[in-house]
Amino acid sequence: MKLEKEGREKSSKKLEKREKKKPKHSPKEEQNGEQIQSDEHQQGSALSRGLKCEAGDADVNMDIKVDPDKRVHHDGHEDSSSSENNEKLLKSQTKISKEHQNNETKKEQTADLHLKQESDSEQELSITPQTEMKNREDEENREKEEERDKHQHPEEKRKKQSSEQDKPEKRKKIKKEEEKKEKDDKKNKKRKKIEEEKKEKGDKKSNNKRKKIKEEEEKEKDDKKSKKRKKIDEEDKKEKVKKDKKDEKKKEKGKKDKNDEEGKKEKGKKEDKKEEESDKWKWWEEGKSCDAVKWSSLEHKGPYFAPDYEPLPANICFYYDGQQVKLSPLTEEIATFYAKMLDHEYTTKEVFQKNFFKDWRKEMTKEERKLITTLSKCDFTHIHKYFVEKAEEKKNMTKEEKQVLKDEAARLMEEFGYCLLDGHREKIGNFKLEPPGLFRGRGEHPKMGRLKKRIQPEDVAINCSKDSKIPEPPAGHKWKRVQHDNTVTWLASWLENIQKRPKYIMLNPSSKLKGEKDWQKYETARRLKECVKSIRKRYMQDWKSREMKSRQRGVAIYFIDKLALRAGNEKDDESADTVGCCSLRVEHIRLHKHLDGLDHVVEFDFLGKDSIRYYNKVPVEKQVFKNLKLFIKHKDPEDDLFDRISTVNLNKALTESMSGLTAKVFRTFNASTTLQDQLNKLTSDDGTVEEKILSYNRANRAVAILCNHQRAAPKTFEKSMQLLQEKIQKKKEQIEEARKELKEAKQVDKDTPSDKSSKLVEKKQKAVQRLCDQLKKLQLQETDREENKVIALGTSKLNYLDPRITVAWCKKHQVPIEKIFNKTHREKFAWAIDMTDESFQF
DNA sequence: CGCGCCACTTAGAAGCTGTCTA
DNA sequence: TAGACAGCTTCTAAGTGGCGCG
Repeated sequence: MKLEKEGREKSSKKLEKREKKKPKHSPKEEQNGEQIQSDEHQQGSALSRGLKCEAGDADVNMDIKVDPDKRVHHDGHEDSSSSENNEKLLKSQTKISKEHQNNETKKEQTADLHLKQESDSEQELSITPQTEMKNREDEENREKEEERDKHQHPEEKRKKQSSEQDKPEKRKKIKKEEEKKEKDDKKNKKRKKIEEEKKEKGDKKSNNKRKKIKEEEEKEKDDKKSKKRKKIDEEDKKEKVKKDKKDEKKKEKGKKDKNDEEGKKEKGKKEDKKEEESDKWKWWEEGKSCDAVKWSSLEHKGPYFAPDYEPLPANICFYYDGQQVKLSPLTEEIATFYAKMLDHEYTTKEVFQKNFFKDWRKEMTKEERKLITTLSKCDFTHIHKYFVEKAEEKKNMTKEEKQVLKDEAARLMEEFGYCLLDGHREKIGNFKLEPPGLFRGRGEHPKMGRLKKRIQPEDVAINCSKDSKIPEPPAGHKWKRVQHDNTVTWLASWLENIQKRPKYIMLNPSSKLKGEKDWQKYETARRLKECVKSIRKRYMQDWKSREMKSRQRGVAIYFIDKLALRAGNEKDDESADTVGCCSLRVEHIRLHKHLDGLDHVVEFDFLGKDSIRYYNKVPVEKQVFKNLKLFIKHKDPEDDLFDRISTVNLNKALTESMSGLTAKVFRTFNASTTLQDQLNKLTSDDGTVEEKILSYNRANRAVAILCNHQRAAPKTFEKSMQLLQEKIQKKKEQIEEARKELKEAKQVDKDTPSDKSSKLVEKKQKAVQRLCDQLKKLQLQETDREENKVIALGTSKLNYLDPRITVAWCKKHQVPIEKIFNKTHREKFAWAIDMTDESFQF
């Protein structure tokens, strides 16, 4: 009763916000709602690519979209290949749900206890079951731990070692002590900061903190620095020598014959690789550096500015109302942005047109503004045609011309693409500033079509070390500011004019700075693996809490854990209406007591990040179902489902359960766990490399489905699929033929046995075998491609799957790593490739 | 506590390129 | 030998989450 009342008295602030949102959003929300609903009726509520999906795509989507626990098909229709696949998925993923269920019984027992203790503070409650669990798990985990320790991040190791030396009973105390210490440290730091800030009023606040840290660091590192400088000099020399060597090699290569080249290319590549490897900085072999200080020296050339606008040739004109109009350069430039996009769907959207026209008019001269008042009277087609022709020309360039462009790009890369960080040459991720253009938001973005202005040096802040060569701004210009903040990783930043968000120039994922962080991320996920049981137990207890907030949090964490939903931060109205877990609204779920033979099914339907539609039907525990019913009681469709919680307090609760734990860790954890489980399950030792790769892709796909990573079906999908099928048919016919020939040869051999005839039989047999192998390969390719139609494997591979799982798998099953990781992957995951042996388990 | 700012990660689309095939 | 296409790279939007402040 009390809960219901609470439910009705929804926290006013969130509601107020929504109320404010309502008028602005209502037309759009209605639109979305309508579309989704009609989709459902017509297509059996297919998972479509947001609202972009065409009706024809729906079937396939339906088959692929499966609930990670017990994936339900929306209309019972499935094709054989994917159903088989889904079964496999299902099996693997029931593991998670089994754990949930196991806990369910335990939960019942502990729930009573929980309620009895309700008068106690929430904190204490949370600690008791947790430590209990820990005790039980300790024994089991210890062995695993030892094994895993080999692979651990030094930082993590350190943390662990300190906590592990103690007996479980003492943990609580020590934990508290640690917390105290941490708090004290923080307090002290804060005090110092405040004092310093008072001293140096003129300076910016954050800079003080950073300066302080830097100064301390610098003192410590004085010795190191001088060494480093020497090192840098040495390395520079080395680099030069190596570059020269490489150039020579390239020249040599060029001289040789084609055939010769083919053979030597491989060798050359290998040599290059070796060289690069020895070149590369194995930062992971060094100890972990300080968390707050990201570098001690940083030098770079600054960003590369977009080339100036080249006015259109005199014969290419813009027409207004049938009249030829010569535009001023800026107006013309903006017109070309629109003209270039003319055959894109964007330009048909009203919002896009409106935003574009408004911003365009702002930049026009007075006369232009007076003349050009209606977009529909503007004729960009001549300009459009010009660019199409230009693109065609570019395509038809000779090899030499193309080479010139390539060389130029390489030169740019060489000049601007690298920085010197702590004496090591590191690749920059995005050294080119974003050129001006029209903003292309994702989904129904209210700002689509707005003008993204050209970035001027005066907009750009530079970050580098004090004693480094400070990058030169373009002639006649100044930087917005130059700072020397070594607590951040960016080299340059500017404020983008549409959303007013900062943008940065940062390092490439292959760099130490990014790599170390990545490694740490996976270590955190592995730590979660250790305590996920107790966390699950805890949130299950929360489902029965007397406090609405705890119940909501319990259910939310359950969704995040089970469905790998994103946290769902609050968003402003000035972006597309997308949600994550905490921002789910009542309208995004539907409750079915029974559905397709299952009990307590929750139907999710919402737009997530990048306006990608999440559609899923999930059977949930009875208690969750009851809670959801409670949460939606007396609420409007556009009210928040979880009105009592936010990502901030959800994450706070998670961090209390495990240091460093936030909602997003669950995605990494669940993704990597799924991959590991699936690989263990799907890989057979006696398969061919191709079959193993298919298994890997299947495992990868299971993860992509879990994380809802989608892509638009390739435009030429149907066609290329048909082609492949024809090929398979042909191969089958060839096999038939070869078999006939084999039979004949056998007959001949039988009738008139001879050396020659028996050899012929052997030969024919081999031919049949070869063709069969080829057929198998093609068929594997077919399945793989079909299953990948709307699923994007790349995102999970790059961001969620601990690369060490893959490396270990490759080593164990003798699959060359190049078959799974392309060059970019190998560069990004160099640390994992180098350090992992085949015994690694996530 | 809630807000705004900031820094960093994650994401799909677009663009590009090298390879295969007719 | 062009042209189709798949896979890779580049681009930049859109998330997450920490921190400081009032």
